[in-house]
Amino acid sequence: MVPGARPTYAVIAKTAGVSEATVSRVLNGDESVHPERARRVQEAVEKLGYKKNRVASALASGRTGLIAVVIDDDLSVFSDPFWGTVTSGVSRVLQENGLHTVLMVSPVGLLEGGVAHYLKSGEVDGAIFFVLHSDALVNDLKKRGLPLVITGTPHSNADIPFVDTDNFGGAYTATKHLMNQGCKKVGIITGDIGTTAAKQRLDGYLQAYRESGHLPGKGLICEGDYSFESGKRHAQTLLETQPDLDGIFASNDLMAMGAITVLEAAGKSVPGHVRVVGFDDALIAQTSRPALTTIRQDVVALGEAAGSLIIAQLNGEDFEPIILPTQLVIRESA
Amino acid sequence: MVPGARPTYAVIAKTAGVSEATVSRVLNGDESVHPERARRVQEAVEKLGYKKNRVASALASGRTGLIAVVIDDDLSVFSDPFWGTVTSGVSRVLQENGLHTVLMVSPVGLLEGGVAHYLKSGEVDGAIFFVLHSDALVNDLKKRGLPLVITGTPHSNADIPFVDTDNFGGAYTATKHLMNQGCKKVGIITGDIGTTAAKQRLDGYLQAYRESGHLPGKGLICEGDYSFESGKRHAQTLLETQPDLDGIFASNDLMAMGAITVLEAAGKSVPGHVRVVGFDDALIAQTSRPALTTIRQDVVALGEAAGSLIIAQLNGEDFEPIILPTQLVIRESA
DNA sequence: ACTACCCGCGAAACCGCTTTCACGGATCGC
DNA sequence: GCGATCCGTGAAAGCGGTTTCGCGGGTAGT
Repeated sequence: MVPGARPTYAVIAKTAGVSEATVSRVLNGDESVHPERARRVQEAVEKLGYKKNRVASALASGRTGLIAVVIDDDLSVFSDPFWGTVTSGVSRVLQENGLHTVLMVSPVGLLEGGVAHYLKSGEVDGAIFFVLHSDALVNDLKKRGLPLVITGTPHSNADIPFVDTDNFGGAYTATKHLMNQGCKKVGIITGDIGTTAAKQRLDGYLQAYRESGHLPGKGLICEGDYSFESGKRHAQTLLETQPDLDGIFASNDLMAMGAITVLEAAGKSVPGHVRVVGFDDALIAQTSRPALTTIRQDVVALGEAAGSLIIAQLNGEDFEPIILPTQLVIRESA
Repeated sequence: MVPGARPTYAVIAKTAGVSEATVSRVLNGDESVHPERARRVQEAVEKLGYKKNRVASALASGRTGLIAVVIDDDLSVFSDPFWGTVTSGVSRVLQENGLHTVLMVSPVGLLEGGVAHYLKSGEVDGAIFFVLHSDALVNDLKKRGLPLVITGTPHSNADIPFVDTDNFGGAYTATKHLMNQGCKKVGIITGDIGTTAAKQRLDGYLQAYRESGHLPGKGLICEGDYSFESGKRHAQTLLETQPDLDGIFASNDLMAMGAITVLEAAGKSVPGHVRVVGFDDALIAQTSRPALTTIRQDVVALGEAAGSLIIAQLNGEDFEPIILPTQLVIRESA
């Protein structure tokens, strides 16, 4: 908007017969201003339709009121309802604290990439990261003093504030459940193993296997990318290479649904021939047929936890990492 | 970040032996600067790790590089995968043009509400609106010169730039399809009738009914809110009040799935007893059983179209409203 | 009545960029 | 050789707030 298009403090000050500093004091709730002057300022604001310029305020105060929500992936991730849900959890907490969400969905890449440049530009007061493949940027930003939270356990630096779900426990429970139902050959379709969550889910699956007295063959472990298509693709691979396959643990519901789609198209009934368990408990899990047995995580709460940790840092308060529990939801597919 | 924590133009200028204006010219690509001076500036930037302060630049230039994406609803909307998908379309186009997305999910409310205040604060260069219940704020912002786009046909002001899907045509096709399959008593579960999209879908349904020679009873028209739960609730109502019900057109896939859940729980098979059609063609439509017959809209393209219209306005280019087609996707439920 | 202290308020500096306008040197034309 | 014009560059104003520091008036204590 062009200069003069909307009133500034100068105009309000002139109208109210005070200085600009007084206008600033009044509008920022400084109680030391004489009530009569304060009243005149408020009248002028009302009369002239004044709106504070947040950009100028940000420059002067060093605070923008913006928090970046960074998803280290490409935009296709939004086909997974997980992202909308977790983003809504984050947004709710930020909005309640008068903050706004800048959404960045892009490979985080190098320390000199687009996301890195943006986060160092002073336009956001903090950042919340999802799906991190490396702690490098996060470590760099932390050194620069930017408040931040990652969702998922840090790769290397335990100093990084984080929130997570009990990935290991959930995967372990899912695999145990399949084994308890008589499955002998349980495959896994993981997420991107570059992320700690995917690795922890793999570890939970391996631990359950270990406890059964043996380990899965290499061919039972497929690296997906959390997409429906990768679930389909890897289920196809498992069908073709593992004739005795009788169970699949997919690291999210979308891949589980992809797997079920391929299994049933191939004449393998679920759960008759192959039992399937997912992770998330998205709506798709309950409306599919067979309804999906899955590991439920509270995705809204995960987002809210992340939002709460960033707020605590902005307020200079203490905080602890938060790890949310998971629970097995038994439906038809296992 | 505190003053002195990171280098400014003053430091770069001193190191390079030029003025701050020259530093600004070089970093903003002004070719008139002598190459040798430009080289010295770039060296200083590299050596000192300079990052431009976007807040200061925004104040000086009047451009922040931020676009608000405003959803006139509460955060529970994100349980509908539509929102993640359309937001990803918008974000992709904005990111390609060097812009960032500020996500605001909140009832838009009055001209003096939180959303209104924010949008008038100068922190965003434009706004894209979803699910508008009133054009009042949009009209006010347009008068103030804020570039904006709404998704959905404007309530009253044809001057407002908008993108939309062919809601009327899609709903008409859905209802026609049900009737062509022999349905005599077709109910509709609408979205929030305060939005033009929901109203257009209702109108499409009514037009198909009109062409069949009669109109639906009042009891066949239920106002939902696009949520799974409201689909369940209204299907229950239709079952209880319309004994001859043999078809349902739900205005989105979530409500359709909700309806199917209730119908089957009540022993009414789909499509045996009651045929169901949805709208959107989300993944849930293809993975449910019965797989959902639905009206497909290209949600990513809708988001991209909105992004393109805001970019055109920012660049001072001409543009036309964009209305995307729909198509019937026949699966098992009808 | 005088001195010391307190407090509300205003002028102006500052935040860190962008952009304007003026200056001086170089170049070109007569 | 001189005058006119052009262009690269720097000083500083401006964008619109926040905050600091000093001033003057009022009050309290001796």
